[in-house]
Amino acid sequence: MRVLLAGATGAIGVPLVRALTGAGHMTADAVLHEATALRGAAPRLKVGDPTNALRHTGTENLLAAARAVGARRLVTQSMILGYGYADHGDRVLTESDAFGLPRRSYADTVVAGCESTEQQAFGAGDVEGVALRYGLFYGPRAFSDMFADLMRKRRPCVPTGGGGTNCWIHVDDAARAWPLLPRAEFAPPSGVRSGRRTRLDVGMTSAHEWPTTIAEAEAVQERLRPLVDLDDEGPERVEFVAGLDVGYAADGDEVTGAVVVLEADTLRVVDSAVVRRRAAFPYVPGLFAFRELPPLLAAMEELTVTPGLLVCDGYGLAHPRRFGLACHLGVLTGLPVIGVAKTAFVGTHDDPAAERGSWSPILLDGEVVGRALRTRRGVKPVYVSQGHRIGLDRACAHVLRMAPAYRLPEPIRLADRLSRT
DNA sequence: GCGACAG
DNA sequence: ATCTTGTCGC
Ligand SMILES: [Mg+2]
Repeated sequence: MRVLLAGATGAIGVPLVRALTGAGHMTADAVLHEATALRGAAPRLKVGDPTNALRHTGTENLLAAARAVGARRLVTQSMILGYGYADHGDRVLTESDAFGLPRRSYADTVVAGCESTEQQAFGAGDVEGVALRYGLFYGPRAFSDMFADLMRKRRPCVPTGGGGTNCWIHVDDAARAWPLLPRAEFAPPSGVRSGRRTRLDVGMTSAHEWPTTIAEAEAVQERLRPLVDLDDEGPERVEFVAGLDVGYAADGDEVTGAVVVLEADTLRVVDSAVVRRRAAFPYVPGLFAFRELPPLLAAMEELTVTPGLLVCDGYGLAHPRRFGLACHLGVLTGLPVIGVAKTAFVGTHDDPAAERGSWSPILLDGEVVGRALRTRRGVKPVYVSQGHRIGLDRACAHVLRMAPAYRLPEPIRLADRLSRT
C-alpha cells in the first residue's frame, strides 16, 4: 500500500493516518488532498487566501504528483459551501444539485476553489478523481469545533429564528470513511445514509428543549402536540424497523438507551446502538419521555442504518395530554412511530378475546386513543397507540407481524434486552 | 381531597 | 424500571 497524504497533521489527516496505518484497506495507490494552509490564513475570507490557493494550485501539484508516482486515484477535499453560501431550506442537497456557481456572496472565492479542485480531479482522465464535500466537523483540530464547543456550553449559534438542522460529523468518523473509497462501490447500500454516523454524545443532538421542572415539561408537551401527525396512514411495509428501550442501573441514576434495527421481513438484526448517561429527569407518569428520550435520541445518532419505522416501549396518543413518548419521538425524529406499552395507563378498555390478533379499543374521554391487542393466544395483551405518521389499523398490523413468537414485538424485546447489558 | 399512574 | 428465588404451566 502506498499513499501520499498531503495534510497529515490536520483535523482529518491525524485520524486518517491512524486509520490508514491500522486498517490496511487501501488496495490502490492513491493521493489524498487534505491540505490546508499552515500559516497566513486570515480570520475572514479574502482574495488570495492561502488555503484557497491549495484548492487551485495545490490540486494541480498533487495531480502532477499522482501522475509521477503512477497513482490511480486522487481524492480531494471539497466543501458543502460549494453549493452556495445561502439558506438552502430543509431539502437535502445531493450530487444532482447545482454546485460551484457564484452567488455574488463574499464566499464566492471559496466556492470557486471547491469547484476548481473538483473539476481538476474529475477531469484528470488517467487518474480517477473523487471529491469529498465536507460539511460540519467536530473533534480535535477541526475548525468548526469552535461552534460545537458553543453547543457543549449550551450556547449554540443558530440561524435567525432558531430553526434549521445541521449534520455534524466527528473527525474520526470522517477519517474512517476514507479507507472505503478505493472500493468501486461508493454508493451506500439501501437504507444506509453515509455521513449520518455521528457521535453527538456531548448533548448537541439539537436545540430541543429539555425542561427541568414538571410545569415546564407539561408546557413543552402542549407546545409540541400540534406537530404530531395522526392522519397519515403511514407505510404499509418498511425495509427496516427500529425498537427502542431504556434500561436503568440498579444503583445511581444512570440510564442506558438502546436501539436495535431489524430487517422488517426477516426480523433479523442489522444494526444496534447503546448509549449510557446520567438521567436528566425523574420518572413522573405522563412525563417519562423527558427521562427516556435523551438516551434514545443519542443512541439513534449512532445508527448507520436509517429505519423507516420506530417502535417504542410506552404510549403515544393514549396519554393525559395526548403526547406520550411515541408522539414525542416522532416529532423529534420525523419518523413514523408506534407506541407499544406493557401495562395499562389511561382510559378504559375491555379485555380482548383470547385469540391472537383480537383487540379492543382504549377509550379516553369518549375517543379511541389506542388498542389492547392480543399478540399471543391467552396471554395479556399489549397496548398499541399511535405515535406519529401511522394509522392505528396499520400500527396494529405491524405489531402483529413483528410479534410472531412472543408477546412483545421483536424490536422492543431486543432493545429491552440490549438495554440491560 | 385522595388514589392511581407508561417506564 | 429495579431488587430476586422459586413456582406454576405448557
Ligand atoms: Mg422500557
